[in-house]
Amino acid sequence: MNETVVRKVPRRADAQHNYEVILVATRAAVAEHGGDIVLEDIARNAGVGIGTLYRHFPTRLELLEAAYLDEALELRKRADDLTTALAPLDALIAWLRLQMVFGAHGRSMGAAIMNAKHTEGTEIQIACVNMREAGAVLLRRAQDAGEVRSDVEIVDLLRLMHGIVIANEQAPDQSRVTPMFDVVIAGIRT
Amino acid sequence: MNETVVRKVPRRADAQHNYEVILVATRAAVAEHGGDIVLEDIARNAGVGIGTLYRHFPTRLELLEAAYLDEALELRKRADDLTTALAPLDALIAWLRLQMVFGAHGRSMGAAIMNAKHTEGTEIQIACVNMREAGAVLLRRAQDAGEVRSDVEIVDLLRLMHGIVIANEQAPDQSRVTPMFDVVIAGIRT
DNA sequence: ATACTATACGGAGGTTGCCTCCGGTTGCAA
DNA sequence: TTGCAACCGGAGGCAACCTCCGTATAGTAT
Repeated sequence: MNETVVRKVPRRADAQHNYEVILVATRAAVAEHGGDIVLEDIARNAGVGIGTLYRHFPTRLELLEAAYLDEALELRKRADDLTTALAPLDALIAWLRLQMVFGAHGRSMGAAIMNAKHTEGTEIQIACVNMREAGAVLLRRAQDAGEVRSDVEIVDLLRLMHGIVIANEQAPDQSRVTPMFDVVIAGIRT
Repeated sequence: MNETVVRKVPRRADAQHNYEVILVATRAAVAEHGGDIVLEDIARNAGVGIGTLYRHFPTRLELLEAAYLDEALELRKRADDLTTALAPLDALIAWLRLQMVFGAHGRSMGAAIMNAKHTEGTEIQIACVNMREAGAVLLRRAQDAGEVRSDVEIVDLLRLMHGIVIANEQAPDQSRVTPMFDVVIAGIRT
């Protein structure tokens, strides 16, 4: 994981290990049950006490944030890659579709976290800002190419993707996701 | 309220009264705290026991559904009114905007319920179907006038409105709602 | 090796909200 | 007035959350 980060007081080996084990268990739980995970189950699956879980992640949100850090990093990287791989509009579209895929996979909690504003300076907050920034570059590129309306902002698009995911979440039928996505894409073109 | 409906076995007077009082308390609570209401609080505010609440509304969902019945009826009526009052595209746009207003007011639970599929034959289910139907008429009218793409369905639009509302829900800044709405509208035009 | 201590562990238990169940109450028809 | 079906209310069992503190141990200093 990406917890090789420098810390003022380095963690003890056992603490570091537990931290990672908890994260693994969390990701597994989220992939299976979505955002409404039971913290005690996660602790048990990770083989640690509930107290240990709460010490590392005082808040449910902090736990989920940590679990999604990788996704934020990944999405940022994908944006960078797409910038050089595809034409402006195609790159933007591809990245937005990725946002939906990642969001849907994490049962929308991911999307919710990606769009949320976090306490300044957090690792995840920085990762999210970077991700948004990379997306903004894609957007601006398409706008400069004259293919996307200039009054659209990156947050609009992220929230729309997020909205599509959660609006379709409890629907057994996912077949309308693509049409909805197409509507949004058509709506941002010049 | 609209509980003057015929019942095979008419309710006793006290039961009918409690039913209505509970609904009033529920609407107040939802307007204030959104979907995450505390059922015991509602019962207390309504001046009834928790058991009484559960007898009338065995499920949290059923309670919320009942509380939103009025909105569904209202939205259906508005659709009918708009059909005769405005030009096809304008009418559709106005109605979609209403969907957002209603949804945002009810803290998005409303939108969630409106879009949800319910157990067949429920009063709210019928009301929702009627509302969707009325919206579909507006949409078809705009499509027949050649102003809206023919591959768009009414559920797409309802879900997109719903998505916009909840995606912006926790954002302190609601200023991006209109731009997002505009993107969608631009996206459905021919 | 040994001792020392800051760091970390774990789970018992208090709290809150959900929901069920049933003894007691009451509207209403006869 | 009486009888009873319909209804009321809240005690209590359960599930999940979160805190607190006595115990254990990794890492360091000697």
